[in-house]
Amino acid sequence: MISIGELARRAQCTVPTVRYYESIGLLPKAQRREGGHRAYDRADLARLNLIRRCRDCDIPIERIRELVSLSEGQRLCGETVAFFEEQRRVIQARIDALKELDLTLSLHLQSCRSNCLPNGDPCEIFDQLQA
Amino acid sequence: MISIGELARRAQCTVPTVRYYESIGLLPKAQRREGGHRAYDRADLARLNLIRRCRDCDIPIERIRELVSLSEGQRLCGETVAFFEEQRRVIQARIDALKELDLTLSLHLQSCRSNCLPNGDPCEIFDQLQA
DNA sequence: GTGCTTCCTAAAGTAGCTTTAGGTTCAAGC
DNA sequence: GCTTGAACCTAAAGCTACTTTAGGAAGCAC
Repeated sequence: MISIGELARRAQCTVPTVRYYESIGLLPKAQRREGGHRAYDRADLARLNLIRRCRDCDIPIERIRELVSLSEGQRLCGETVAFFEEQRRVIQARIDALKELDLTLSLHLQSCRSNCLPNGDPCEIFDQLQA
Repeated sequence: MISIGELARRAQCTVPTVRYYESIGLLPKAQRREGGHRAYDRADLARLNLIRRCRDCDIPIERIRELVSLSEGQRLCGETVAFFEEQRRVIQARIDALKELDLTLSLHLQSCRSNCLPNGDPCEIFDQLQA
């Protein structure tokens, strides 16, 4: 059995985050030592690892709840693969949106480079943004 | 002078969002009609447009505060361009992170495709995620 | 004057944590 | 046995950028 600090260290997250997951029921209620400190075993670490890996992939908590029950059920490939493929689509959509934003910003910058004059001339980026 | 609904429609945001911006001081306190309804002019629309364009580019509100004061000051190209270039760096970093996540997910999916057996075999994705 | 839409305020809810405040437990060193 | 410092505890508030809810009031068409 390991402490909450050790658990957090191994799963690469903070102690308050572990307590938070317990409070929302994403982790089961931890066992306690005599003094009241939480104590964890290998299974707890495995589950927290699963959660953190998913959060690193920006999978929302409610989705992870579904995944955790998948992982504790029959672990069917079909459902699991569908889950991750859906998540990839979400990420891809986000990448596309960000690329568009980047393009927009680069166009604004171009308008300054091509239209603004060197010395203290009011920058034209704003004229585009306020229209 | 136009109503808050009309303003929101033109700037492509919701009415509560406009009131929210006023409440945090990003928009100045609106003028009022006799009955108490807010009334806006062209300058208000320009400012809201500036704010929304930036939010569409995911620039945080506190950064937009700086930008608004830039836009109301001398509008120096140097400062303005630096502002937007910094923002592009932030967006680029986010794109890079998402691409890495996508790669991670695709590797997990590969492990299923290459290791899992067809019929009801427990999916191996979880073994990776829980390690 | 009777609806219907738009508007008003204030407060609470959202995600996913982090931070704060005020206290208890544990382990090491003397 | 005692002290000290780190790690732990709880509950509540704070964070971003809004959205939602509740309970009314104003404005406009018919």
